[in-house]
Amino acid sequence: MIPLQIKEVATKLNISPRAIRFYEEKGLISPIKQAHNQYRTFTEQDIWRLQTILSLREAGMPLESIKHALAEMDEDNIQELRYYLELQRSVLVAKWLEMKQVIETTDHMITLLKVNRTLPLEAIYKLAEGSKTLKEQRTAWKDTWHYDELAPTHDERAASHSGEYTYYEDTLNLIVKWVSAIQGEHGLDLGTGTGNLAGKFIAGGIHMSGVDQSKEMLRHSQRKYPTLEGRLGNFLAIPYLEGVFDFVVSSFAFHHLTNEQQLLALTEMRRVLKPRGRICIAGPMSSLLHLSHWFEENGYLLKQQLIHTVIPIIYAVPIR
DNA sequence: ATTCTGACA
DNA sequence: TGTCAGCA
Repeated sequence: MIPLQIKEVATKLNISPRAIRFYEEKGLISPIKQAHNQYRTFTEQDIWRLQTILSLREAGMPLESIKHALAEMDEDNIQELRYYLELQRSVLVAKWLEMKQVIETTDHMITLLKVNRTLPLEAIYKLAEGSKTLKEQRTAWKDTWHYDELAPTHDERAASHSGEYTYYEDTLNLIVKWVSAIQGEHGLDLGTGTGNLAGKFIAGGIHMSGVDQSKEMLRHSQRKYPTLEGRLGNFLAIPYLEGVFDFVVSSFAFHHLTNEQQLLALTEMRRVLKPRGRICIAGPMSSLLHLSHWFEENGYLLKQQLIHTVIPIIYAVPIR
C-alpha cells in the first residue's frame, strides 16, 4: 500500500480531495501524477507533508506562511523553521489581545446597560475604536519581513557615525545605570535589535528577554548573547503573559511608532510588568510630553534627561 | 467508477 | 474551499 489515491488520502486525513488539490495549486505539495490519466499518487512523505500542513493550519498559520515553513523544513533549516513558529506565536498573541479587548469593552457595555437601561453612543464608538486599533496593529506586521536585510549591518551602522555612536553607547549605559537591576530580576528589552542593550544587562548577570519584529535581528542577538531569550513580536502586542518582568527597557526603537502607538505600547509594557515593574525608554524621540503625561496619570514617578542634549531618556517607577 | 481541470459561489 | 460540469 505504497501508492495512495487522492480520496484514500483525503479520508485518512479527514479533509476533502479538493483541499488537497488546492494545496497543490498553491505549491505546498507536488504529488506525482500518473502519465496516462493524470491521477495523483501519494507517497508516505506526501502524507507526512500534508499532516504538517494540517497541523500548521490548525494553529492558524496562513497557507503562504506554511509554504515557506515547509521549504525550510525541506532544507532541515531548523533555525528558520523556529522563527516561522515564533512568528506564528506572535500573531496568536496579537489575536488573543484583540479578543481580550473586545471582551473587556463588551463587559463594559453590559455594565452600562445594567445601570443606564440604555447604551450610550460613546460606548459604541469605543468598541469601533478598539477594532480600529487592532487593524493598525496588523498593518504593522506586513513590514516585518523586509527589515531583515538590515540586520547584518546594524552594528556597523550603529558604530559608523562616530558622533551618533557616542550617544548610542552612552544612552545604553545610562539606561542600565538608571534601571540598576539586581540579581534574580527578569528584564525585557523591546526592539532589542542585535541585542546591544540586553547584552549590557546580561553582562551584569541579569536574566533578559528580548523582543524584535525582525527574525534576522533576533538571530544576530542570539548569536551574540546565547542566554538572551529572543522572541518575535511587536510593541503593540508584546508576546508575553501578564506580570512576568521586573523591568522593561527600550532604546532607539520607540521613535518608529506614532505617539498614539507609543501610548498603546506603554499599556502593553504595564501588562507584562510585575506590579512594581519599572520602565526605561530612550532614543531620538521628538517629544516625551505624551509619555510623561501617561506615566503621571498612571501613577509613576519620573526621571528624565537629555543625553548630550539630544537623546531623551525617561525612567518611570510606580509610586507605592 | 473515479479523478481531473476549470469555473463560479 | 465547496460544488458543479464535462471529460477521459
